[in-house]
Amino acid sequence: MQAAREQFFNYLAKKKLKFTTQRALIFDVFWQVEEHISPEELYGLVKKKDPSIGQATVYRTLKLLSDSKIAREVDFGDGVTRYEPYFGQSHHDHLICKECGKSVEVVDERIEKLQEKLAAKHGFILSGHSMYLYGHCKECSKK
Amino acid sequence: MQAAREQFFNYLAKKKLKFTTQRALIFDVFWQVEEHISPEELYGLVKKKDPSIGQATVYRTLKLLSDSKIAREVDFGDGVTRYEPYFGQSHHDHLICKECGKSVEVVDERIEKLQEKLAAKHGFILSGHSMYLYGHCKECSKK
DNA sequence: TTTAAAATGATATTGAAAATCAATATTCTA
DNA sequence: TAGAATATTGATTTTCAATATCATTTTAAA
Ligand SMILES: [Mn+2]
Ligand SMILES: [Mn+2]
Ligand SMILES: [Zn+2]
Ligand SMILES: [Zn+2]
Repeated sequence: MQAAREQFFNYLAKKKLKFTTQRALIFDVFWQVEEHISPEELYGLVKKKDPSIGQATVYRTLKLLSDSKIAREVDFGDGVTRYEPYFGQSHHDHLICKECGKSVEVVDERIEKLQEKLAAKHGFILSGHSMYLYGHCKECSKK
Repeated sequence: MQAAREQFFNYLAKKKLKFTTQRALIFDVFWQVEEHISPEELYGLVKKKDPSIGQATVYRTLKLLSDSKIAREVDFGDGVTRYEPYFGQSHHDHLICKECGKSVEVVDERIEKLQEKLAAKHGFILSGHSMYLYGHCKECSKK
């Protein structure tokens, strides 16, 4: 079994939750997707493989994938929560074009370090952060 | 007239929008508030001064305050958009305790600079960013 | 197998935010 | 300052993502 699928399986076992055929299917479809996907979009894809699957199950499973660090929630500020593969990925933030919506994954270790220091300066222990950089991409700037 | 109120007034004039008594009242109440406030919370405060005011007007006016750079939207990730005074304030980001909900306003010029550089490296012209640092505050860490 | 616990899908519900619309208020023009 | 043109209002409905409910089914461990 692939490592990510196994981690999901183990997570469920540890929490005494069940590895159902629905969860397996949703995992598989999610894991093949490249972009950042919304629950509704994933539901659309999953339904093609099994029309009997319920929308609520997709929402519920995405939460589980998130809890088990297989997926990560991202919020591009358009009112829809999206999910992206997280397992095996290194941490990254997002650079988003406000005009065409394109997103680029970025990371700067110096920023990450400074965030830790900044939090420590205020007596906080950092557990995570969200950072979104908004602007205009090269193509959209030309126009 | 105070500078912020004047800027709001001028913004409306420039856009050929009207400076109504409702907008004036909502501005005044908002401007006295210290914390980050949600539309519903502000609606509660405004209604005390004028019970006839409509909820939709509060939502609409907050958007205008945001457009005119009097207010800024903040999203602490709890499903409610909040607003904070922006006019006359220097830019800052937020450090949020996941346990007690306390938020601290922070800024690090080195991070801001690095964000610009990071965007430029990918051909983007940065127009803004949102950064939220999540963790545990000193008090909550003790427990 | 049996059995207790968890999961499912259909459906209803929630809550924030936006849209609608007839009535009203504001601003501009003359 | 009257009146026309336009924007705004509050009540209400609508939207939409996300969650809750619940009777039925499935799962995993004994
Ligand atoms: Mn990503
Ligand atoms: Mn703030
Ligand atoms: Zn673009
Ligand atoms: Zn705290």
